[in-house]
Amino acid sequence: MANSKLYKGSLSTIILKLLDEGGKMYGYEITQKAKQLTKGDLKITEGALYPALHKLEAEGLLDVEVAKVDNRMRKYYKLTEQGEKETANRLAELEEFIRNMQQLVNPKWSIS
Amino acid sequence: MANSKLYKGSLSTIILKLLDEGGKMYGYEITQKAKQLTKGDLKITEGALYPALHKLEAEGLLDVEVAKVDNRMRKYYKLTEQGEKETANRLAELEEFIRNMQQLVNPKWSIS
DNA sequence: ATCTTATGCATAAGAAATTTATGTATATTT
DNA sequence: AAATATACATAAATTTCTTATGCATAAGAT
Repeated sequence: MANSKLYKGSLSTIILKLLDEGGKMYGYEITQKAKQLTKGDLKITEGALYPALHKLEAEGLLDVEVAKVDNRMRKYYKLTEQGEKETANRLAELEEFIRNMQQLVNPKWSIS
Repeated sequence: MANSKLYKGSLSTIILKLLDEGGKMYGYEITQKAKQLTKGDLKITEGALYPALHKLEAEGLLDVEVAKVDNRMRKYYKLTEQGEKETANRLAELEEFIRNMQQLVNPKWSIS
């Protein structure tokens, strides 16, 4: 993924959120959208992406639909009903996580 | 650590920042401070904490000083000069990470 | 024409970080 | 007296990701 290790553990949440927003996306598209949104900071590698997508599908959170565009294969993923519920949970956790990390960076304590 | 996997990869940065703020802390104290700052959300486990501290020490980012309080051992850690520099770098990365994740949660794109 | 880059999927070996389990020891609370 | 809190530590197993490799077509550069 990115040069920094901070993104570890957040990949599946990122994928879910992108699909929640984008409706229906294929793997390569997800990597490009992530790169774009983070101004090149987040480079999702294929070795991380595809196993993650397969796992989410196996967990019943994603549905897949194969298509052929310009003679090249694409696998479009979209959230299942269960996937939408899980995404809501994950986003709540993510927002809490962000609040916590911000509290850490910008603390109201000192020594105490 | 926490129930959510999001904190994965950010432990060493968290430790560095806590020491940057707290000046001198021992392991158990770090876990309590982290728990307090996140309202119980972030439970740093011992199996994660102590190896992380040893690694940071081995990397020259932390100095250790052993003390005995109430007949119990404490190992106080503090940032080395190099540790302070590294902390500044890590915090810059962390803030960029937070910005990126926020951009993800609260996107200005839709479909596009 | 040929080479490189981009698009698009996939998997496997290895590394890294963490969880879970276990161990030792003292102090405090119930 | 037993349970919880304090305080350290390590090892096995798991999870997650990186790096390496593989196949295939399209587009751009030399």
